[in-house]
Amino acid sequence: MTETFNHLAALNAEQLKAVENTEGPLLVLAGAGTGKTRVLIARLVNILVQNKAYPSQILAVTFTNKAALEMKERTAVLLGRSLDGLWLGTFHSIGARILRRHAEVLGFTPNFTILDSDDQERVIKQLLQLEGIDDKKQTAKVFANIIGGWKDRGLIPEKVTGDYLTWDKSHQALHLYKLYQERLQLINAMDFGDLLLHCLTLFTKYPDILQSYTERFKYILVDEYQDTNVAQYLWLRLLAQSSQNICCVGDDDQSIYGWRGAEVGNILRFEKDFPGAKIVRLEQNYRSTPAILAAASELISHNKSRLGKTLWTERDRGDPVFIKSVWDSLEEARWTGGEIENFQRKGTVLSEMAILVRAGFQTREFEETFMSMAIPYRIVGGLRFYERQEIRDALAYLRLAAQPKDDLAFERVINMPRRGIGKATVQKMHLVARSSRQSLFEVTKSLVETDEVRDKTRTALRKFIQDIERWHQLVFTTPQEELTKIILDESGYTWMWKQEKSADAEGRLENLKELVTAIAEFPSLAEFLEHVSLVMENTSNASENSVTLMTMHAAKGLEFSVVFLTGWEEGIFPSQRTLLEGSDKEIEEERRLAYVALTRAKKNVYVTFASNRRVHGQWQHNLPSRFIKELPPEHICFLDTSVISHKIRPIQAPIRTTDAIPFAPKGKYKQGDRVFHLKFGYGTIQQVDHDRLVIDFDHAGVKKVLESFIQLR
DNA sequence: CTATAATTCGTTTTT
DNA sequence: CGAATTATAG
Repeated sequence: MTETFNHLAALNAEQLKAVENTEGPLLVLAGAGTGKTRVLIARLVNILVQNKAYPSQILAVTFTNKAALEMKERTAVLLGRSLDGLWLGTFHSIGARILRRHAEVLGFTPNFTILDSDDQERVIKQLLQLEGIDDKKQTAKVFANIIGGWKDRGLIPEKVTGDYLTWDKSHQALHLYKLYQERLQLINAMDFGDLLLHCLTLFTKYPDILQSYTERFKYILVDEYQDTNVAQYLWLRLLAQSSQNICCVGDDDQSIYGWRGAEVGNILRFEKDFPGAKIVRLEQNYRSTPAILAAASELISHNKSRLGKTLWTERDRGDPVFIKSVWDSLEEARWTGGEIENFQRKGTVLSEMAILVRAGFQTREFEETFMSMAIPYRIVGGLRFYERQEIRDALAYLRLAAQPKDDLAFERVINMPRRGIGKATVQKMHLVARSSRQSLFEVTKSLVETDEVRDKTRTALRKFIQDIERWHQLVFTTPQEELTKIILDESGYTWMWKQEKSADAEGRLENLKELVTAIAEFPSLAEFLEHVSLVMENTSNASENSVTLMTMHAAKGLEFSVVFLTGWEEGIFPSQRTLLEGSDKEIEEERRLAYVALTRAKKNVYVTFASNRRVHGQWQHNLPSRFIKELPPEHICFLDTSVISHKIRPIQAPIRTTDAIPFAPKGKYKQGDRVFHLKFGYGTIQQVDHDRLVIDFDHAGVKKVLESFIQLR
């Protein structure tokens, strides 16, 4: 075998072991920055070039679409031949793929709808009303979480027993779970949890179906194994039971999604679950300086439940981890901003710097401060594209056109835009729908033939029904992007946003246009809908030159030259909730989060803590985080202002509009100019009208402002 | 049915 | 403090 592929080139001894041990169960413990993805891809390529399996005989699962995409692309480049037939995707997308093939067996049709958490809650809310449960404390969200938790553990309602029913509302929750599942089946829908849970049911109830998959998949690869929940673990175990060629890559120290059902236990127990398993440890780190690694290692060593690794690197020592104490969150933001400017002056680009926070609300202070300091930033996280109201509404219309029986979609848009159909009418329709076991659409259709509703409502309903029927006809005859335009237009949805003069209305219309563009790229409406419910990502803010602001969770898997870790205070990080109700287990997860955060940095880490911070509008005094005390003294350096003040710029008074910005000569602006505004940040000029400018701000949307408040960039 | 006032309640969120 | 429900008046 002299065929040379460069997939094995430049791998270290341990990485090579992980790649070449193709037979039997293998756990690759890959510390942060040890080339985990590289190994996974090399392994995949290796199996293929050695002709151990066809692409179609390999199953590779990831947690995110991003990871799946990266793997697909990099593998294709290395391999230089077709990956057709390879099953590479997220747990959920592969689950959906399997379930669509066998939907009938489980009492669904192959075109079942995939519900997101929003739809899920809506269904539960309806059930709560139906059951007459009106407990202020036990909201639909709470029940959704409980049910979701059971699903994460691979528990169908029948299996929820004993230990899970100790809590006083648990029987009520179980009852709801049953109703919920019945309801979902009735409307031919599955939630994210079901995509795995129903697979488990399918595999255990129909061994022949399972067998078809176990025979097919000779090799299984799993990324981020520390994040698998019980259902995913059971799913993998079933699929791997005959071949035993399962390779799981993960890092127990980076398990930070326990609250979402992930079980660190899965990775800790691997050897027991898969007898004869080999374990390979990747410990050479290619990302961070020794000082950062030492800090991270020492911190994580305070955790009891871990397999243990010792990260090392060949890089030079580097700076210690700097720790800065500040008076309050405002000073924290200003100081951080100042340091960012210092780094920028020394040549570090903004895109190589990040601020990682524990919770989303902490970014606000930074946003405001950075705007006034004219530091460009971008926020990662927040609303995803398909989570925006206008997108969800538009999708509901499309779902309705594809499947008029989609009750959730029906209800979502029946009064959007306003058609004069209110709660009472919808309630009435629900009542009939339940007793006659019909969909809302069908019920409404017959309802408009009676005198049950007022004339005005009846006319509105009739129009709505006719619209849906007409769109439904068009689904198979009209290109989907055409259809989308027609629907958005005829339903009055676009019109509705055009009427609205709020600041974000224009942005919403933009998003709708983007949706139409996206739809055009799919072969059919159905395929688009599948994609959107499982895959659709944030509209990627192109990696322009700006500082990144995000949660530590969102930072997993990323790296930056300089990382600012802010808000390291008891009650913030670790969070109040963890401190109050958490046991050691939860504190350990927070500590792993700290570990993840520290190991994002290549060169420098700055940890800050504020003595005072406003939480829920109330000023709160906080103590430094315990995690600061857990860092090794020899690798940290306290930036006490009295000692190194000569290095740090004094904190500036807030810049006032009038004295900070030199007034620009009138009429120097034209359309397309990049400008900066104190309050709204960066933007592009759209229109010029004497001294008034219409500017599309990167973060604040379209605003009309006076020329004199603007700076040219 | 809809627009406004009052109130509640606050982590993290790969799908 | 501020968003996001929910109660109330129009």
